Amino acid sequence: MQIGQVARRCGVSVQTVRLYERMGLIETAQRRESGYRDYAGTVIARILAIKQGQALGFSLREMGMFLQLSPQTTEQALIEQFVEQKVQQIEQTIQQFQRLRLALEEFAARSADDPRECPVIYALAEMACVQGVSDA
Amino acid sequence: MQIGQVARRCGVSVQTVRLYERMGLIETAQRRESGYRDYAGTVIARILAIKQGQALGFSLREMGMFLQLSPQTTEQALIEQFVEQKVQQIEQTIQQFQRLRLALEEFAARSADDPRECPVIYALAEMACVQGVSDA
DNA sequence: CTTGACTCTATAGCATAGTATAGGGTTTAT
DNA sequence: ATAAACCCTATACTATGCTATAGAGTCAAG
Repeated sequence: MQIGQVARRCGVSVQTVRLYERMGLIETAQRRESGYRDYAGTVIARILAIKQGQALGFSLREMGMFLQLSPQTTEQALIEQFVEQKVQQIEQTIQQFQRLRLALEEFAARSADDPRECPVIYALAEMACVQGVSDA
Repeated sequence: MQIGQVARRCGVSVQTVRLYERMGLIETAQRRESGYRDYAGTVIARILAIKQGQALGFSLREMGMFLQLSPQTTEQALIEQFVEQKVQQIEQTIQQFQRLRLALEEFAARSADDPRECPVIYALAEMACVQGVSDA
């Protein structure tokens, strides 16, 4: 498969595919005599996996590290632990968002004659200040 | 307050404070005759709010936009809508993480003699491919 | 056998969010 | 009055993940 076809099927640019290859995130493509890259179909799933991983907040570097692991290694548990940690991080984030939403609703209830700043900033400041500022 | 004190109290570098000022994210500080910046205490909450916002995935540009809004504007609803959207995004993300965790557990159950790649990649590929690849 | 669509390498540039450095002036304490 | 700790500007550099461009070669259809 030519690089353009791979790119189209993955919804990325050809430069991105070349970049991923240079970074060792996907296999080094076979070459024709012309020098054209010739990819196996399996590369598609790989790139989509990378994109999916990115969407979940993994960096390309992290994806690269995952790729170097095999199911045989003892790192299996380590990976799960890592993902578990990410899950918890994101669960915490969603809690904070819910707090933010709450603060916004509270703010909305009294905003008519309140000269304070933008509710988002105000809410975030409150959230931060709860644990934030101490040393005077 | 001098810039160094502000920085220490917010847990950021003085360069960061200057950067935020240049970007219009915080007030333009008063200056002494010496040229030293002299901040009002309110800047602390502002910076902490920005940091909190970043932790929730807002960019500095977005924080800047929030700062330009006031509670009097009709944009109030718009902001809440925006935050609501972010909440939904993140709820979706957490669902995907849960899928990932599930896939990893499934994988763990049969990994002993399975020659497939790293479970994370494998799981992500499956997640992506479900809706992904179509055109042959 | 030429045209258009594709490919190649190499290099440079963009946005984001900073960090680092150079070369200078200021404040405070001793 | 001098050293330490602070501040100033300006510029350049970092990392991440791309995108754009130049200048060249390749491939398939008509």
